[in-house]
Amino acid sequence: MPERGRPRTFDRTAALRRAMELFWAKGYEGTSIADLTAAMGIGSPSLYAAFGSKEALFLEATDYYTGTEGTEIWTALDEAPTACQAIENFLRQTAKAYSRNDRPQGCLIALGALHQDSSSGAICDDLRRRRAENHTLLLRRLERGVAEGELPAGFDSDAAATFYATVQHGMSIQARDGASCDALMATVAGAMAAWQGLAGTA
Amino acid sequence: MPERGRPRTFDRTAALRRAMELFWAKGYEGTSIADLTAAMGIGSPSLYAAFGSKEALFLEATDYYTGTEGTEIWTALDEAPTACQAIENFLRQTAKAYSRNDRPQGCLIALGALHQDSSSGAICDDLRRRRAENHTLLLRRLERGVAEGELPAGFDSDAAATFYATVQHGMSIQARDGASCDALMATVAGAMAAWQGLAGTA
DNA sequence: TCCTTTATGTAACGATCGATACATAAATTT
DNA sequence: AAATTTATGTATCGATCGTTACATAAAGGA
Repeated sequence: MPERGRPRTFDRTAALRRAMELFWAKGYEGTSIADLTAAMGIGSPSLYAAFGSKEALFLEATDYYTGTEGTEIWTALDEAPTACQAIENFLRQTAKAYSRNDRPQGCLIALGALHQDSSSGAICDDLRRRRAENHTLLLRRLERGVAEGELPAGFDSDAAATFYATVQHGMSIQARDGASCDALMATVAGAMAAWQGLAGTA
Repeated sequence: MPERGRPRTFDRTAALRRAMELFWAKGYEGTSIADLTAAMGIGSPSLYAAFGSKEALFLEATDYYTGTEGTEIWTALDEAPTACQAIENFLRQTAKAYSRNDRPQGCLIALGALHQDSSSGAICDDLRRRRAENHTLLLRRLERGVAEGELPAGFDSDAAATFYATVQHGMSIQARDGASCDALMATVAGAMAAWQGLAGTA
């Protein structure tokens, strides 16, 4: 049974991608409905009929971001044979993705809505939850390194995951300041220089 | 010759401090004139007479921030006897300052206006310039370490300064996510674990 | 005392904010 | 063909945005 009623005249996914790019570049509160409708090529009633509200559109856009832009960064975590290589690949992919100049620099999850009081609370909480999930992914990979004997038993996986997640967050701001991929790689090198010390094998 | 005309009935510096706290908590675009006048306890004409515009008020507020909240973080750089201790004290002071719960978490310079397209361009450029100045302070201290023989001649001071500045930026986001001082100290420990590797003395 | 100067309080400016009412268009169902 | 359902375009809603006109108040200078 196909859809009833008049079919929509625009590509919903393409419009969502445009919305994602706008939120990514300008943040949640910096993006207006007028900005969105102009970029998506639709009228505001179509936007509200298809996505519900600005808040719902943002949440769906971050989901789309996670499923498209975010994948290449995080798949490296599970594929690399060692935790050390996993973290390094993770940071290198981050450097490459954050510095691409055919799309906004930095990360939508990190930069989209940082001010709880002014942005919608639900938006801010959702991004916070996603950042916490990313921390958990790093933590799981490090714990796997401990379980496999790569890292010593006393290794503080939580502290290390926090450290590397924080470095990645900082890279978003660095990228927003115009840092090249090479400049971001300098930060990656610094972060990986910490590995020996953290692993306690020096 | 004292001031001519009717004297103002509010403390200009106290009002500026209130404005700084608001911008710090909510960001530039998230803070409205109505928010400001309510917190500063004055009417909008008084605000404009005393500070010129929202943009000028923000610039003055960031200056005030740099001269008050920022000092304790950066004075550690020149006072510590070694570059290594200077960086560590710098990060420890950052951890303590960013996690205080009697004021907004994180750094106004890092979080105040990250979206060039939506925020006023001048605001964004000013914060970027201040972040670049901070990078320069780190760079100078590291170069001093090279000049004094603490660090090897081939030490890449610029890359290391970028790394530590990036870590500090990440700590702003981490602090905004509610990280305690101890949690931030875990990041500091990670960043300092990189020192041996960066200095090439391992 | 009058004049000039600066600050305050009220009230409102045009522009934009997110969101929607309404009539019309285009599809399926009966 | 008539009825139902969904989407689009126009036009606009009340609220808020940053900013300012205007009249009044409070100070020093003449």
